Amino acid sequence: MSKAHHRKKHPEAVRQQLLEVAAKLSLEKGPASVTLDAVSQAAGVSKGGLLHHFPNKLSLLDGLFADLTEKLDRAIADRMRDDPEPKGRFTRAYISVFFLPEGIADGEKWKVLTIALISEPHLRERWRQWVERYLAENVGTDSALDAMLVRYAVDGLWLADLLGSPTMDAEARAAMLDRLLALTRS
Amino acid sequence: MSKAHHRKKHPEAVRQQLLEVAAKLSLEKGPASVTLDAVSQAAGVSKGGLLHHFPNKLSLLDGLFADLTEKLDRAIADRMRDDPEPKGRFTRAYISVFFLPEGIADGEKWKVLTIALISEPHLRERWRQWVERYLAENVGTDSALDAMLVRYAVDGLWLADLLGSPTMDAEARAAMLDRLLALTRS
DNA sequence: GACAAGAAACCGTCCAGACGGTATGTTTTG
DNA sequence: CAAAACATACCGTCTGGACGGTTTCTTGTC
Repeated sequence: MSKAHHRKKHPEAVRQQLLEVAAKLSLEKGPASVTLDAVSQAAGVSKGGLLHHFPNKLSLLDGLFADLTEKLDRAIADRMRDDPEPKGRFTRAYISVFFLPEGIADGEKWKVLTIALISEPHLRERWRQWVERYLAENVGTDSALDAMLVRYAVDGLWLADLLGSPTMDAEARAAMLDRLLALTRS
Repeated sequence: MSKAHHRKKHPEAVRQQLLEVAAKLSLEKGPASVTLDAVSQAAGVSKGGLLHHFPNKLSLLDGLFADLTEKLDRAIADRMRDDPEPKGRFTRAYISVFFLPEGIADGEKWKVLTIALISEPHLRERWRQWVERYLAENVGTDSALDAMLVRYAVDGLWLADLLGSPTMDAEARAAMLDRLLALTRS
């Protein structure tokens, strides 16, 4: 009988740990490596323990999705609150969160969302709804053609970074940032 | 004993069929559903037959990657040949191939490339090299800030389409196309 | 504050099916 | 007939998940 059985119980911490491990695994070794065995072991919990928090694998992925989008919502809301100019406000927050390396704590983890999103057809619908909500909330201030273009470009940058495509140097990134921000006001 | 064993042999056709089925499966049911059993069965070939053409699973994915990028190369080369203006030529070909629905035959299949790319860490390196080569070949004509921005935006559009995010209507798409093309000349 | 008692948080084992791959046959083609 | 193009049978491993047990936490009662 292992010691783990007798340790102090911190259900919330364990749950969080499981999600973080799942994210890390997916990012580093591909989504196929996210197995119940691998996740539970890397999190220092038995498989039974994992299945206690998430009754099946899908609910683990759902939990990951919910966890990430929740933090994402907060990060975007923070940026929008500090932006006095209405026009393009959401788009600038979008840039700030996704393009800047320090835009969000542990940016690496967000890549996982994309990976999981693309791999799991089931999660695509959730993502669609998430995007739709933001678009609807900010129609008027952020529905200009150039605003859309900027957000798509940020997505593209994001994807390039995710795939490890040759990235820009710091100077080019700074210039790109200026250009993107300028386009949100045009 | 099945009929398939006795049919006329068209190795090249079977090979192509296997690749197409693998692509279709990955797109429709996620990359996890691309198994040797599923692919061979859907292609009307036994697993042994599949393994004759592709000695292991990785080589099947490699074959898919090679097949897709090859067609991609041709499509881009075609577009570039018909474009008289040097500046931004590659970027316009890029737009034409990836943004226009009729840009490439069976555009659906290209989504698979992205999915496989993201799912299989092994293929990311190949993709990196592919991108790097094109960037190096077209440095000078397509390395302007706005050209990069346009290509990233196209990638973003591509990703949105892949994820099934709410898409633009025909009118907005046309306006977006004009804007993108204009930016390649600025 | 003691204490029973149920709920919550785990653990370890087992299993059926799926998966990638091998080994060996059979048929067709050149 | 040799080699290519298939098919069939089978194996070891991994995976998701079910299950029953054990320990800790919480809550109500006195």
